[in-house]
Amino acid sequence: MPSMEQNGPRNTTQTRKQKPVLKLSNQPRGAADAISRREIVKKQRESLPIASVKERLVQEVKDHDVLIIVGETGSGKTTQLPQFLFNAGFCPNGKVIGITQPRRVAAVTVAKRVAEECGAELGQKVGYSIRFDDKTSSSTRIKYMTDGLLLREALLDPYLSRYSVIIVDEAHERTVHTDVLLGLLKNVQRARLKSVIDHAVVNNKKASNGITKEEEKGAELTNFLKQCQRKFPPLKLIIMSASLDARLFSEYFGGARAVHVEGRQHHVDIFYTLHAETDYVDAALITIFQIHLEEGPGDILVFLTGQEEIEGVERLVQEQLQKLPEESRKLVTVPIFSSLPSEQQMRVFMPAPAGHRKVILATNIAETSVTIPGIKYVIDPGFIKARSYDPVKGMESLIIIPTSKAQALQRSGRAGREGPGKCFRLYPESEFEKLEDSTKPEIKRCNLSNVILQLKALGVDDIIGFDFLEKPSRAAIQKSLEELFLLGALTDDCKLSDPVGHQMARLPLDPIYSKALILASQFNCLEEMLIAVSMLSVESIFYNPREKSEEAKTAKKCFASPDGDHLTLINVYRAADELLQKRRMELGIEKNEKNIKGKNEKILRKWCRENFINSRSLRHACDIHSQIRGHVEQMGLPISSCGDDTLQFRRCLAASFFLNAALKQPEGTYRALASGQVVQIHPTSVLHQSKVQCVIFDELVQTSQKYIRNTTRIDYLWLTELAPHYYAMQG
DNA sequence: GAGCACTGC
Repeated sequence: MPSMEQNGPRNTTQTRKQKPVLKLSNQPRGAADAISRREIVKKQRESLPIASVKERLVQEVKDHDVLIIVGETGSGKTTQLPQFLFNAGFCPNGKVIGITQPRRVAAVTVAKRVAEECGAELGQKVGYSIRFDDKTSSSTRIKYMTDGLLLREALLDPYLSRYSVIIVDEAHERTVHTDVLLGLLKNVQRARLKSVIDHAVVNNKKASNGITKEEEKGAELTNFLKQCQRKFPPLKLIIMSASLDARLFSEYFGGARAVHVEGRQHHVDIFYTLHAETDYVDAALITIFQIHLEEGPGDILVFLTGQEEIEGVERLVQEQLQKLPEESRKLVTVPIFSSLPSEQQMRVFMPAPAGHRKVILATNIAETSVTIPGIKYVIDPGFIKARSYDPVKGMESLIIIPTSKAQALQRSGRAGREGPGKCFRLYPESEFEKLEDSTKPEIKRCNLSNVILQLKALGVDDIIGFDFLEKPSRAAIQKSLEELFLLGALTDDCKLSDPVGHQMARLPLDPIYSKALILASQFNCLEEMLIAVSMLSVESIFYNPREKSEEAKTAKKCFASPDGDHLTLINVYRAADELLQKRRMELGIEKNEKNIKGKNEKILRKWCRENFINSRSLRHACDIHSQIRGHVEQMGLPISSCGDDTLQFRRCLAASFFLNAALKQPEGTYRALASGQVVQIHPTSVLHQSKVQCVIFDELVQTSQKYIRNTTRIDYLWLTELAPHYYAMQG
């Protein structure tokens, strides 16, 4: 979100001296701005579509324990409803209204906005809580958070007793977390209601044993019920969705009441092609130039499937541009996808040079995660790259599939945020009708090991019988149960094992990484394993731009370990750590902590740039590292290092990743031992073409081929020695 | 010698 500051003049050479002067001269105007801003905020709030149905909505929540709200974009439901409920007294006795979001940025930005609207400091009445960043206090009553975080909270407080209301926002996105949360909340609601009734029955019995008169008994019961409800009120549940189909949610909650709140979007004209296109990249290119040459001003947003496609289109646009007359060349291309370094991602927010039109070439990052201002035209070829999971092969694949209707609507909506817009769908209207209504929920296309471990830890023993909004396939559930059993997290009768299963559930990691950590304390290499799993838990650490591919390769060689990628990643982490340690020594003790942090951040970013390392990923890995280290310390696992004896570390990898082992075959390919598939070591691995006999790998992904990624050399014999329960069984 | 959308604990 561009702040007001950014609109002001920018002067990078500004000296320290100048700053206070600027600040002083701004102060009187700043105060006036604050007042007028408050007025503007108030007016904006009152003009939101949801404002006109405030009383009705509050009444609906009072009348129903579950309410489905279908609110179109721009209705104001996310920011306003929690405030309505707070003002209507839904936070008795310090209880909290919790609002979950699938994404971190959304939780943060909405909380900031609502705090401003309330005239409260962030973290007081209104706050947010996301992983690594908690801005709440004991006085927080409206709390925005990620859905994953609420799931974690449920592990510590199964009744979610702090909350009087929970609002699940963006439920139509159907992330794994949202789906699991809905099932959990349904149970919590039932359990809380039951606890109130149980208390009442017990009390009633007590009362009957006494000699009190019937009326007194009645009065006592009512009184007790009131007390119970004050201590433990029933949980109000609100599901908010942007999808037009509320039926699924309503039916899931036993025919729950659904209401519709109007949105406010500008009109977007939709155009289709007459015939199906054979090459959507080519069609997109033609459409870009049609808009550029024939339509009025306004930026263009093109949805493509991946980095390669984006880079390809970017080159083609540049080529075509050269063929145009000078005056028509005022077009700039800006790519955006998740693995792009943040500085380059920021380019989408910068306005095009005067008189120029901006073409943003984006993945579905621009569908929900990033909102780009100034878009008037959307080009939607109708495809998306999606992850799918084959439970039988235990393999993920990335495939290009058509979007759903809901996604197509979401994409076209991006053209109507600031004014009327146009959306060009590069397929015939008849094709639109054939699209699925909504995207297949993630829970039906992912590995369930983590979900199952969580549910087990929450006391749900019968996973197949769990009341999922939409049930994953039995095969997928069985596969993950089997994996958890083989990792030692489950007992023979499918209960969480003690202590291993409980420890694994406590760690916010993939189960296999958690297992590796637990074993590492026995192999005396927990320090190394903490770094390895932190680095494996983030997006690619190495950044490899096409135009500097050779340089990037050379840079990576400095960190490469002949033993494999895990040790290579550890080398990167330690090199960065040493850099910061050295800095700390140089600086000594400086008064201003914040200052040091900022400087270190800058130095680290520079180092990352020089070494072709994605600084965002590295930062993320550091955060995970310190969080996990804390958990591990609390569990009392001894943290020690194997030093230069990497044999211990590799043996530990073999003991924990034994399900992911691959053996070299005569013709040079590898055979994954668990599934028998023929695979290859990914070209980005340091062991690519190294001809080692046996490796363990982090993941098996099918793209153009079946690849194993992040591999480490092990001795084949270690498998039968360290995982006899699996390899002896296999014969 | 390939290329990987996006979230999240």
